[in-house]
Amino acid sequence: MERQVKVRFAPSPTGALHIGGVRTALYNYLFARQHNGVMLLRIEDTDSTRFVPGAEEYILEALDWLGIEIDEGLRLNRKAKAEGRIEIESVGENGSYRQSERREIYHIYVKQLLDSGHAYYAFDTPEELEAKRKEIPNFQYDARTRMQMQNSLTLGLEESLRRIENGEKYVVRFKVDPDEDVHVQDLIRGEVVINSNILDDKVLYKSADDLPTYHLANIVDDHLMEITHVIRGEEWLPSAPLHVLLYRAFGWQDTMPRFAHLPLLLKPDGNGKLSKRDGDRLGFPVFPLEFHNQKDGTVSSGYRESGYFPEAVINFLALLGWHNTGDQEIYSMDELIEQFSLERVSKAGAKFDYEKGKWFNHQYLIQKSDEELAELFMPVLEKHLRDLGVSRAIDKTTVAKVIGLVKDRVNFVPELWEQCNFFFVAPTEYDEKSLQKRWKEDSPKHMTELLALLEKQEDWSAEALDGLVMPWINEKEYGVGIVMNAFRICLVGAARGPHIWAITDVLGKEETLRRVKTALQKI
RNA sequence: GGUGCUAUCGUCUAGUGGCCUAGGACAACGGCCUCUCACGCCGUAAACCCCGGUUCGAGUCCGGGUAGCACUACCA
Repeated sequence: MERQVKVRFAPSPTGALHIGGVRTALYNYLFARQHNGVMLLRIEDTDSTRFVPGAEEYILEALDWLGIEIDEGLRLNRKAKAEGRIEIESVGENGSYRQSERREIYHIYVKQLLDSGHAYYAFDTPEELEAKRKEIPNFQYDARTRMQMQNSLTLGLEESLRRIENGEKYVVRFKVDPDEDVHVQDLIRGEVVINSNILDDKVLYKSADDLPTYHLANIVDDHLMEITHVIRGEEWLPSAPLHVLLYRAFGWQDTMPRFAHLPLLLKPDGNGKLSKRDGDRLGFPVFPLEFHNQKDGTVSSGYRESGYFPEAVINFLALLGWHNTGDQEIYSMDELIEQFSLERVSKAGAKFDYEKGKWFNHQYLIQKSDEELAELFMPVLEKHLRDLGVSRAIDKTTVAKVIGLVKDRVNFVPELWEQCNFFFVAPTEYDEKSLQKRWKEDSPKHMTELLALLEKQEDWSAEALDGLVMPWINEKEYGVGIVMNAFRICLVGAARGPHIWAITDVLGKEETLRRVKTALQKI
């Protein structure tokens, strides 16, 4: 029987959600939606020492911002969200979706493995193992070495249980049989074969914190939660054979999920996996949202705070490792859901190209209406004006109009300020380079004459002004470029900006004349 | 060191034996447009890791090198 597709995203709450993790979540989501399946979110907090407060909320909020919806497990409560609160809810029939709250379940399965002889107790302390690794190069806890260690295989079950009774700390290790080729079928890479000799007897459970390790918890939960496809990063490929062995030891091979190991996101320069540090070093975010780490006090920048649109981040990330046939680059979430396929995920790692990310954002920005952008830009604009001590009510229609004139020059909403500040604030100084190049000896004379001409002008429309000024320039033979550029410097403070009549239109007669007068005095 | 994965312009990639004198996009550079700066448009430069084999024919299939990456924890 064909089971309903069910995938999971299972992050650890050890800090902000890395952009690579976001892509993993995205691919899982696209796959689930395409197959009318279920997207589950589970928190893998089996390492109590690495827990970071707030990380769970962060992960859920980030996915919510990006439009990656969760069907089962942990997610943001919509009603609370609408009211501006962050509240986590748990949806589904599989008990808790936090592994730290599933201890009793893991106990049952650890015992099952112990009873069936697939696992054993081990008492070697971390220090002893550390010493062993120093002493013997390439030491590995496996079939070759386990009979020389402190465990229930060498000590006997009775003695082992006695030690446990006495409160001695122990772990449970998986007993890997040697000399066997383990086959893993990967949806992206095909068949991968690894000999069990290179696998070690992985720790499945640690009594110190009464928690399983990733490997055990992961397999048990995926089985219990009826996961059909495990889509995760390539760093898990080497341990996939171990997972196959675990499914087999439990007798679950018939419902074992299909695996797909995603290529890694690499550093933009040099080599290696993209890391948190690269963001700081190269000056771009590696996290979706800004994160204030309560544990170490660090603050990491986020895509949202940098002015990115969630759909741009999604589009950018989707194409980092996946590409359809053909040349299409702009994809909506719906298009991605329709066209995504694991078969077309590339096998090689992708270097993270931040410049291209900016371009994606630009594409989405110019697609948005001026009104929509004005809505987003208003707070930015108001803050800048406040900082400059300007307390003037700004008309949103004007803002939208101005944005329409300059939006194709920017990648991000906050950048609009540099492109349009002169519409709202008169220049207080004049760009030296522009002055050198465009402010000629005759410019004061030209501006004085232009001022007189404009003062008499009633109709302030672009057409009227053009019809007035151009013939005058031509008649006097001043040269269009010379007059217009000087005029522009008066209004803008530099040789840049949209068409001059678009500027005078927004400024209005009074402000235009005032700026020319000011320039005449100051330059 | 061991094991595994991977390999097309600087980067993301298209390419599934003849459509490839290898296509698109970002970035770079040049030109056009123009009152400026941008946008836009047009163009330039830029790649099949190496060596063998299979084949009439290989970027595409096979083998071997090489390089890069990942893993090698009582982390995930």
